[in-house]
Amino acid sequence: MIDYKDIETKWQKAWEDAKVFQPEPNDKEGLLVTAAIPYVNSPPHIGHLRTYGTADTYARYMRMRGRNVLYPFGFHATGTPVIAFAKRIAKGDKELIDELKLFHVADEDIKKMTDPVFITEYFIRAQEADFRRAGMGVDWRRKFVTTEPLFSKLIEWQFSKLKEKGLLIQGTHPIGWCTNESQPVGQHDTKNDAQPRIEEITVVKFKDAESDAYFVCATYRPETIYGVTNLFVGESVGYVSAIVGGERYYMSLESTHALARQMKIEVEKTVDVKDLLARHAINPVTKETVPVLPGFFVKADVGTGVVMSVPSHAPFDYAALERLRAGNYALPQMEYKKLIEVEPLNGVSVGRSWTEGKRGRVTHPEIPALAYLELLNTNTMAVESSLEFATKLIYREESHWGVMLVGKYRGLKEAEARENLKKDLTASREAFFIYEISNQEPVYCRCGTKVVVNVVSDQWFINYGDDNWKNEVSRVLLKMRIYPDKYKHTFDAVVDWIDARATERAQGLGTKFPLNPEHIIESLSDSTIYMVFYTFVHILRQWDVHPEQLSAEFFDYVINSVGDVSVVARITGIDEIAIGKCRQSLQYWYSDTSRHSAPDLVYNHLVMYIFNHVALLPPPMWPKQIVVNGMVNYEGEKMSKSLGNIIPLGDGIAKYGSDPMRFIEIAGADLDTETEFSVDSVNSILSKNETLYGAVDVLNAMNGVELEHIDYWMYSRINTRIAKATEHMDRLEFRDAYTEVYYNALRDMKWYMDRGGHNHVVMRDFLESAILMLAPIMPHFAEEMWHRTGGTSLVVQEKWPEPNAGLVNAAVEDVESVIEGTVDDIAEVIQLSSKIDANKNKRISGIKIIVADNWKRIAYNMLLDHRNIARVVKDPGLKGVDPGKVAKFLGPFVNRLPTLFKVPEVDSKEVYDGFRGSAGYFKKLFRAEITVEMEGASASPRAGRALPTKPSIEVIWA
RNA sequence: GCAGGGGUGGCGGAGCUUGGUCAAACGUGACAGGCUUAGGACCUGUUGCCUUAGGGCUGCGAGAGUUCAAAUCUCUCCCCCUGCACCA
Repeated sequence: MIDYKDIETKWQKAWEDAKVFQPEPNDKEGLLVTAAIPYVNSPPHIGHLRTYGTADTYARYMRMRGRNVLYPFGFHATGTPVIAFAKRIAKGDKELIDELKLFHVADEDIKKMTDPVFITEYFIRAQEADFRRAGMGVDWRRKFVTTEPLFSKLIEWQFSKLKEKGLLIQGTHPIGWCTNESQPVGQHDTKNDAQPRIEEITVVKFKDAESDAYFVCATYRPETIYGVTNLFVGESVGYVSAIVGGERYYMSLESTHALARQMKIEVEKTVDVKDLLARHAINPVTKETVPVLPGFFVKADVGTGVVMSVPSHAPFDYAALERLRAGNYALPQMEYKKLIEVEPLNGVSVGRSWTEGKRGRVTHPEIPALAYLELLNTNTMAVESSLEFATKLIYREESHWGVMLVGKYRGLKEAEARENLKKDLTASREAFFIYEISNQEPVYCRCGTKVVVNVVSDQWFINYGDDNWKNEVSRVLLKMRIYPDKYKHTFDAVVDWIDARATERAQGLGTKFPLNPEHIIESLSDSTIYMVFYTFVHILRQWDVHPEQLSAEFFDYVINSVGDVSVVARITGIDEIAIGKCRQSLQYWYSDTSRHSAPDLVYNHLVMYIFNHVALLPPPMWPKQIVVNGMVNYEGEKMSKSLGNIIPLGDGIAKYGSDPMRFIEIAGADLDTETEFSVDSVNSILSKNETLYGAVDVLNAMNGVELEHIDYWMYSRINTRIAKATEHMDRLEFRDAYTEVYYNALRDMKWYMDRGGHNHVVMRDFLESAILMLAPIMPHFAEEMWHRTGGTSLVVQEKWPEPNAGLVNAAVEDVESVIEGTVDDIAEVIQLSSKIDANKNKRISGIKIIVADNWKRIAYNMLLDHRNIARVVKDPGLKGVDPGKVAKFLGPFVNRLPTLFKVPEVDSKEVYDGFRGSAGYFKKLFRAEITVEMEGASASPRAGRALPTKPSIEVIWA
């Protein structure tokens, strides 16, 4: 039995003693492998092993391929989570405390976790300990945390540079806001953790025909303004006149509260809704004068409480007018103008995307709003949910496939017309935008207050929308290696869409924002170039450099080679040698880099990583490679606190051993897909490892010296596998690589032994290559095996095996696969023929294997070239073979030609020899005498049935 | 809504870029057998349907198309997942 705990501690110590993972620049080609640093608000669970283990496996692999590899580690603590954590502990949050207990955090430590400093220190310790146990080949001398002063100096430099380059901009920014606490509200600040969604609404100003005031109508579809027949107000809504920007607006009282954070609103006086209903308003685009009517659906707290009515395209508006008519409300003459035509699909235009439910007959295509109600088999008195559904459907179809029939943008797609009109109307000040929380359910802050939108002004952004910057990043992306491949498109798309991003925060841990020291730098923005820090942080510590010494001159010189080292030394007071070392180290390690992370960071961190590197570092140091790995599921389910299925990494290692867990998580699934962690899967690794472990004893008992067919086969397989595995490893296809060198190699080993392979040297070569190739992923086990088979060096410092193409022998492998297939065939033949009455109560006395004549293979492959029997027969390659026999043999294949493939070009003689050589194996397997014959020399009536890859089999019963 | 990614056998999940060797890798589950006092582990076989000699049929979200040939290419539709910013 393998004692994983024992081999883990043993070999981890050996690596540590040999300083295997503490590289410095040398004459080899360097490689810096980094993974996104973990947040320190919890100890690691088994899911964390995926990313860090993938990076570690890659680092170890590349080291064995001869590169000088650095794999450092750091910790992330900036932002609000640690503070929120401390607050929750202070409040005695039971859920959090239970979670900590799951991770075996001691009560006395939990008590101390009201202190953010203690929290970060505690979890840094816990994480480092667990990742060490997991066998991470990390240079721990270089660890740091993003809250330390030394690190802050790098971030200050980063932001001063961004400012210099004009990449920091100020502007307004809508955010969720609690009016009670006067604080921004994010997802974790709301009841039920609802993410406040903010939506932009266009507000169009309709001038009151009788005064200087405006009706301000909120709408999602300003392009329908051409069809406005009237305005709607709510009869039970309280309205006011309010002064906004020197103009007088009619709007609901509620809306003045909701919008108070977005514009300066001075409520003047309340206005009776009856008064409004008596008025008329002027359409700013068509200049038509329209009446103001009561709308049953108008709500005080949505938009402005005033709505423009487009009955031709809005089911609610259409229904409201119909209801007024039904109530004998005096309505003026109105024209229901059709504004948009949906392009039909298969003749269907109204409802082309709607396939469920019972369709009603559409009789009024000229009034789309009505047509959609008809389609849904409903009417104007329908419940609101039906009208809502109709609204959604018409909105979707018209936005998608609608073309404008009227107005300035006639002929354009509706969606484009909408954007153009928004621009036009806001430019002419006939409209403006408001923002609203668009969640279905209202969102409440944890304090109970309804969340509103606040438009923050003078907010600093990093302007990722800058065109020059984007273009440069796009060019860099073209040259980058990205694994898996599909993320290339994703990155392109994200770069295309990413825009200015707010970069300062009012609260949280982190580096003070230089342009507003009251604020801190947002915690994704401060972790975009930290990999730079790994390359020289240990030098800074070694030379006892203080934070205040790290001036801009230092980073300018070290990172961008600006200035003179002696001047920098004088300014900073740092030794010239230390500064030089820092610069040299950075340049060396940044010559090639690989960045690893889970897919959730693709959309933010990884893109920002590229952007910031491009902006701040010289071109040779720009990102080279990004590797994205999937997440980990546990027993078929996503690991989550609510499911209570989170397994602490430490527990997992103690229970299963670090290597089997590494194998399952890293090689258990393709790089980009979720990997399935289950007890069963780990157990299967445990037992396979035992088999390999035991194979060493088998090896020691082997004594064969002469090379036989099966030995050549084994050599061929070993080298084929090395070649394939290497290709896969280079592309980070760990799963495919390890299917080759672990699962399939184990099967080869078994087949080799079953077939009577017993050559000590061959078996030794096999095991050695397998151990070497397992070293990156199961380093402790490989190390143990390495020494068990007599190795004296450390396997982690050994070279990855080179495939020997000269030992790859396709013919030998082909023959062997014919033999393997024949085993199954014989078994089947025995089973089937035993049921024949004539064979009742008889035993097998012999098995005759009849190998097809050589011309059959030649003829068969010719048929696939010539596609025609006549031409095959005439082919000079078949000279001397009876044309009648050839034609008879090929006949059955002709009509199946499209599905046939060539058989390997292996001479029948080789196949024959192969069977002769394996007769002993067959004899042992079937307990019968084995005869091997060539078809041409056989007297058996079954001889003619032999096929190139399938010998004919005759079972003799007696 | 916008953007990205998907829909394959009992399940998970390959394959689809370069259409044919795909009834579909690999894993897992199920069934039968072996080994065992038994269980576990391990080994062997079976696991879409039909077929007592290696054969046939149906099949990869739905529909249509291209092709001698489609899980694989094109189009349309339906459904699912993820992200959308103060949240690391």
